[in-house]
Amino acid sequence: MNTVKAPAKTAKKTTSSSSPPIDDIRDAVTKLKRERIISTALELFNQNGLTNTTLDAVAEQMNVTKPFIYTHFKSKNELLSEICSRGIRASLDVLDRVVASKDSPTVKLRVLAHDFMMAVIENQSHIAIYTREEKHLSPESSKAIQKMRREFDRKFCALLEQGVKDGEFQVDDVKLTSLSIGGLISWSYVWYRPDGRLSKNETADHVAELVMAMVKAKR
Amino acid sequence: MNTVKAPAKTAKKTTSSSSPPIDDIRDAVTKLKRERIISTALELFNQNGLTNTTLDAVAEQMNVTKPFIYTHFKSKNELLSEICSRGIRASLDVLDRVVASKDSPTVKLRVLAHDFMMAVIENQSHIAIYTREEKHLSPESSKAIQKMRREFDRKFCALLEQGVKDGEFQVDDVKLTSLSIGGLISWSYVWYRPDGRLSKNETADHVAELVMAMVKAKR
DNA sequence: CCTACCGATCGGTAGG
DNA sequence: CCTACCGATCGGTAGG
Repeated sequence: MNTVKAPAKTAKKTTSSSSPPIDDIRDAVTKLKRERIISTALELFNQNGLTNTTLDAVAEQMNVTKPFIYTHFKSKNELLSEICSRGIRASLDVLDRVVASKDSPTVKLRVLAHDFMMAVIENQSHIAIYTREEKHLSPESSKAIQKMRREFDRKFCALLEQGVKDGEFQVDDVKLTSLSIGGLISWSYVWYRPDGRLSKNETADHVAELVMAMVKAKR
Repeated sequence: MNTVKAPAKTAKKTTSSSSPPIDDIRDAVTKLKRERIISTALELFNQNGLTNTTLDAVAEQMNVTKPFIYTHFKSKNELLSEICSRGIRASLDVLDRVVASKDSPTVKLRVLAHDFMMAVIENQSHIAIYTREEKHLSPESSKAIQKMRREFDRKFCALLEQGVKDGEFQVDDVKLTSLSIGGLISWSYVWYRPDGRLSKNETADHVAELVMAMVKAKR
């Protein structure tokens, strides 16, 4: 009955610039499966810790078996790596967007503090897992993520420097202040509760206000 | 040759209020051994992570064998528990000392921020291990430590409340501010380097200054 | 996409 | 305080 025969499994790369619909579907399905695995692992790693979570448990939660996971990830480690890098990537994306804007340092910092806080809240599990399981990452993943973190720090420091230069901020030690602000926000993965007293936005607003006070921003 | 015979091993508890010197020595030796085990485990757990550290490795580092450790701790878990609670205990002790003083809220907060920061630096490995390995604690240890943390939060909030009430601080949301300050300082275990640019004291002074700005303390 | 399995690791203990 | 060992767990794979 099938008039459209699926291409051989090895023919993954299409040579034409526009893929036929059948490949779109296949890719979408593959991606969907990958995402399901990631979100299930995210939940269990966060709840019970990496080493207390077996891949059998992840599979069971999805009503599949372990080898299914191995068709999409080559190791437990690769799964961990994907989860961790997404958390850091989200924060770095926020910073890049802010830095690219044409606003004053004061506005940039307020937006950054707010949106970075939102990113941590949205990626609470990713950040928790990365913080706890960094020692379990492969050296390569660990280094790649460290690199993103250093990039974050560098760009963040530059933003503070600019604010000081423009006379908008008053800061004793830019490096220490940037680490402190970063820590204040990062640590929120520990205490923020989605069902808590304050909404995400209210929390982010308050936090942004605290950050502005830390750099003694002009009103 | 020995005229003083050591008492039987089961006679650990002395009935008189003053122990004979022989027991002092025995206790001191036992304690010394325990401390050596703890500090070795602290170093290795911190360096490689809990599950990447075997008790055989801890023993090897001390030039003993694994059963030696089991004469002083009944499980790997108890060792972890001891390490984690010490880290939190140190912070709570600082807070209790500050709260007991007769100073104004402003002075109390400055001293607290400084000394809490010092405590985190001095117990950097303990805090790192606790943060990473909390899921590996037994439910009882975990609860006992959580209790200390809640006590810390409660007392810290009370201090901020007092400062607001006395008109020394200006704070939008006491709870969120206390969590933010706590996080800023706790997170420093991630970035502080003992051989870095700033000494412990300089770092603690700067951090205290940032904290005072967060509550808009009067000069 | 599953059944069935291997093989290494390691916390903990027996017995001395 | 050691030698020697058990026994459970679990990441990963063969083969279909």
